[in-house]
Amino acid sequence: MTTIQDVAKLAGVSKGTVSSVFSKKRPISKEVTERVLTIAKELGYYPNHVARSLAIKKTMIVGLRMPLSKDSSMSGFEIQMISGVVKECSKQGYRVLLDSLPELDDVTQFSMDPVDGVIMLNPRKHDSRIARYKQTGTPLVLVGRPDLLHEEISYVDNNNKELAYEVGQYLLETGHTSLLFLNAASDMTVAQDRESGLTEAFRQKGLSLSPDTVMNYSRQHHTNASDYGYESIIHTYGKLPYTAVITDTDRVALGVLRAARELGLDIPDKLAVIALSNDATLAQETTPSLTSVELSAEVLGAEAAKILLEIMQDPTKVHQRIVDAKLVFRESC
Amino acid sequence: MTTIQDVAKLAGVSKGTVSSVFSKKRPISKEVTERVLTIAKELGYYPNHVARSLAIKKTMIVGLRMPLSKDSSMSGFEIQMISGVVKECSKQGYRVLLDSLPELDDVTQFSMDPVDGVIMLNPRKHDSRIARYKQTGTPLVLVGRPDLLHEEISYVDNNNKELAYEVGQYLLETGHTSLLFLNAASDMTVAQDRESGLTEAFRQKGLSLSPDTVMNYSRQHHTNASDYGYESIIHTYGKLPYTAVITDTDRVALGVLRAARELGLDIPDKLAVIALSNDATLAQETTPSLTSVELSAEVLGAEAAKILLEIMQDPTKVHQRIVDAKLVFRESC
DNA sequence: CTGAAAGCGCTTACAG
DNA sequence: CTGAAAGCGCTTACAG
Repeated sequence: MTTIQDVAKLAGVSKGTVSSVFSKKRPISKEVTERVLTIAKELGYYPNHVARSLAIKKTMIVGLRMPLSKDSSMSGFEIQMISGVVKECSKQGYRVLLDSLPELDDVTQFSMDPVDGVIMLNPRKHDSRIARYKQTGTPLVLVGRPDLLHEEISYVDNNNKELAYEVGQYLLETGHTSLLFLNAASDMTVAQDRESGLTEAFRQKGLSLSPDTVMNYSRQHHTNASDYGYESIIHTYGKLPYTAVITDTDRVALGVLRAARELGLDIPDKLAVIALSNDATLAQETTPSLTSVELSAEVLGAEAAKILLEIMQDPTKVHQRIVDAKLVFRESC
Repeated sequence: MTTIQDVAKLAGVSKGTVSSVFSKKRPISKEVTERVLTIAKELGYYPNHVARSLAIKKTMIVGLRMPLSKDSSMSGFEIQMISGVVKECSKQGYRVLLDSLPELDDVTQFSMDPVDGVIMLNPRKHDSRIARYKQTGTPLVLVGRPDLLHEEISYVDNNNKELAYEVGQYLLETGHTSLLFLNAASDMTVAQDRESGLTEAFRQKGLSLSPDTVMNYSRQHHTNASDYGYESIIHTYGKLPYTAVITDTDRVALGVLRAARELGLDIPDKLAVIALSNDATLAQETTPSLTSVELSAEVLGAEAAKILLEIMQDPTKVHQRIVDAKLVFRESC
């Protein structure tokens, strides 16, 4: 590998001069600049990023830590999140280091990563790494509802509760006093947030959300998201008096549409359908197109990145931002 | 930031000793080890990855370069690819640096990235970076058909031509001598590969693939993938005598299914449908479920990572591997 | 406009 | 088992 030293020697100048030619941090005469550049090209010299980082104590890299279960791939949400982070970072000249290495509790293994800041996905409660980042002064932004103990930590999250509330309110006002809610798996915080938002909407109308109209996705019972939607309708339609169904994702709604078609139910006349997220960005591609919440995991990621980059400028700042996902009305309701 | 020096001083040992305690590269007495670890913990010391990388000339990071168009997000394919790369790398203790910074033709800006090797997505022809990587001796693996000039470069790709050939052969043998091919955009190499594979299948049966039965996706003419499928059927059914349709992706097939439903065409009896890729992993969630090629972008990514990690061990190696995607038969044909 | 030298925080022969 | 010192390839005051 050719180094700055090699170039300096051949060009008959000092390392500092070569450095300046590349960094442009101090003016170098045109003549010398050209000579250095020519030699550099001849030698195939490119500045060493690592050495530079050590010297200036900056890497221009943002770390993105995410749990990667060994078998499962990334979810649509995670993926869009990443996309948002990457876009925003590259816009500001930063790169993204994907870090899904298994967590090592062995302190010996934890190193100060080559990053200027970190975005953490789905932090577990009492995650030991959060404390470590604080300790080392590494700027940190969480995506998702943070541990309650860390009030002083920056994070972004969706307004899940409010969204469910809004959807509930809309349906109630348009006369759908009885509905079916195909929620996410019960152990997800987002499922809880949504149920409580929906419950609130009912309460405000002097009604109550019947527990047997709220289902939860379960890996054991459903082969895939679409089937979850399909089966749920097939098994309950006629038995429960709902006129609208709220689904966890667009995929679930795909199954609901299928069941409706099979049962000859016109959508939205006989059955209104609203998806609480649009993971696979199918909402526009179904027939009829789907009213859905555009969760914009991507916006969430971009927002997290923006906040992180701000914090990196001024580490005393703490930003806690709720990203308003928006309900987009389409043909299904 | 506390450094190895701080720890050494307080523990009353040399930097080398502290280093050894953490790296375990040479034996340190139990007593000293404990003392150092205690001090390190007290001080919140974690080894600096950048400094370490400079010293050992390794970063344990793999670079993943991909073109990121400014507005568009990552495609399903890219995403699955990334997922595959990340999984394989983390399995072997490597991290992944996502690099979607705009390409700078300015040599001044190109730096030796903090990576031990690079995976490059969708390399353009005559990509100047390929030459640079060669020049600097950075191990490189391409995903996608490489520039013909670089025969000595490692890469992975799908057997796109063969897949199309297989699909064509299957349809011809089951009596579908006339079909509609909703191919990808014409400027993509994959579109060319597929068309040539399909053409070959026809030729072998003594038939020829009529040009007007091959369509290409176009951003200008189609609002989205599903519509591309829908419109194409609506506009051509009855005019062209096809009994089967081959689509670029599962999304396109979604539109085809919709059109078929509208036209009252039974699938697969009146119309067989096969998707050449399953980007959004919808194939199982449609009705009827979709016969599709499981492109396994994820396998492609994992394979690329494996090869890269091998090459990094022995830079003289060159691996060129074709990942066989497989045709999965479901209800739509 | 340019050079000499110290420094960034580690690792690693070499010596003991 | 441990230390002193050189080295990894840059950057950056300081001096001129």
